Amino acid sequence: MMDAGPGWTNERVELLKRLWSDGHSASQIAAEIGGVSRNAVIGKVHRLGLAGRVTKPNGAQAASGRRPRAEAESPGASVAPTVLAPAPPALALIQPTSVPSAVALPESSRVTIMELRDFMCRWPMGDPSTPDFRFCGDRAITGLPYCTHHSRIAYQPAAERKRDRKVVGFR
DNA sequence: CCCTGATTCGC
DNA sequence: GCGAATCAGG
Repeated sequence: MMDAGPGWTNERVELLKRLWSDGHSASQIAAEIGGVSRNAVIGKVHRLGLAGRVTKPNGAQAASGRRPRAEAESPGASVAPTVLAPAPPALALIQPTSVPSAVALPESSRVTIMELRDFMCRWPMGDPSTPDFRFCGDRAITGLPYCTHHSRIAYQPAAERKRDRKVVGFR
C-alpha cells in the first residue's frame, strides 16, 4: 500500500514552512523533502501566502509569467546588439599588484581572448601587451561580463569609501 | 554556465 | 490545488 503520490500533507507543509522561514532556498527544500521539484515548492509557498521573502520596493514585479502557448517569434529579427559592461576595470591598469596567485588562485581558469567564451569572466589579468595576458575565464554571472568574484569588484557601490567592509548583497 | 524566486496557465 | 514552463534577474 504505498501511497502513489504523497501530496502536500500537513507534515510536508510544516516542513516546507520551517525550511522556507529558515532561509533555505526552494531547490534546497525540494531536495530535502524529496519527490517534489523546486517549482512545486515555490508554487506551494505562494499558494500558502508565504511568498514575499524578497519584496521589491519598486512596482516592477518579476517575470510576466509563462507565455500563453504561443511562439510566433520573429526568427529573422535580430535582437538588440550586445551591450558592453558599464564600467570595465580599465584594462590592466587596476592590476593586482599583490595578487597571491599561489594562494588565492591555485588554478584559475585563465583563458586567452581566443578561448574566451560568452559565459566566461572577462576580467583582465596581466599586461595586455604581453603574451601572457589572459582573462579570468571563470564562469561569469549570466548577463554580466564578470564572474561572481570580479563582479563584486567591478560593480562596487560608490558609497563604501572606508568603513563598512562587509560584502555587498547577500542574504 | 550556474543559480534565485515570481508568475501564469493547463491540468 | 498542483506544478511545469517560462520569465526576470543575480
